[in-house]
Amino acid sequence: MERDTPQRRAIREALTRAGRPMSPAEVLDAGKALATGLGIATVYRNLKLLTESEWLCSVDLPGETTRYEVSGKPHHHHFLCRECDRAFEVAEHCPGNHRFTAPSGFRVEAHEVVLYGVCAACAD
Amino acid sequence: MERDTPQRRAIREALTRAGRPMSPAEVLDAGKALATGLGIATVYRNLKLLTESEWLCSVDLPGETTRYEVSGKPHHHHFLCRECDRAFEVAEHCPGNHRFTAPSGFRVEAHEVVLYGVCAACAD
DNA sequence: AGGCCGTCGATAATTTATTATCATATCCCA
DNA sequence: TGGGATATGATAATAAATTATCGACGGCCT
Repeated sequence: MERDTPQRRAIREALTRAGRPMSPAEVLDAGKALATGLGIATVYRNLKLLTESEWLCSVDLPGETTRYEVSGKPHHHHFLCRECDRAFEVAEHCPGNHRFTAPSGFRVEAHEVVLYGVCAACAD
Repeated sequence: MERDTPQRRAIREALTRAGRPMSPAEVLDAGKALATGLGIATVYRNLKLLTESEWLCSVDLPGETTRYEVSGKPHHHHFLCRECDRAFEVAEHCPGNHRFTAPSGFRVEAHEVVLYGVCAACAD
């Protein structure tokens, strides 16, 4: 049975407040402000639990460590800032799978779009 | 100075023949048929050299190890088969960076599109 | 309030990808 | 063709992310 602990609350709060996909290290940093003494093992444990219970979902970006974001958002993609290395959600107008053509005989079932650039905070 | 060795030839030949991005392990497998005794260290060494000399370029896909493909191809994206885990090139009609909208203040400088599904060989 | 058992933090261990080491082999110019 | 610099293969070492371990703590049911 799952208990309600300050650490678990802090991790969920950090992810909710950020509103963007966070790496375990980012969750640790943000979570420490909400639960002093928070450890990285606890972060990993809870990210795993929260993902298994589908409260979180994992976000893989090319060449980056896995991030986690709160589940239930509508279809969207991600933006990675090359300055601060933070990921953001972009609710872009998406043409859908059928608009992406692949060679004949290939069946396209999903797609990912990743945008790269400079985020608002880093752009001066 | 760079020498011409059977191993290096085999690695280039394997990548050229495949015509798709290959992982170091894939290059090793394919290269062994062209140069018996080929070792993984040699594969890594040459992938690095060939990338530095821009004969190859690296391809990162979410959650996957880095692949390498022959340089010089026109703008394109990639398809990853969830059955055989092989990556393919897709010369898709691409709307360009300006068509991907990001939040105000964000500057989009590049993008990646990754398609997922089942390749022709795996689709029966 | 008592106590069970889930949870915590520190850290060791593991996993996977990649690079370094080193003795041996070989390419290529003189 | 001689020889030295470069390349190779086996394997050890490294790097980075994640998971396991373990003694102590503390939520929560009774």
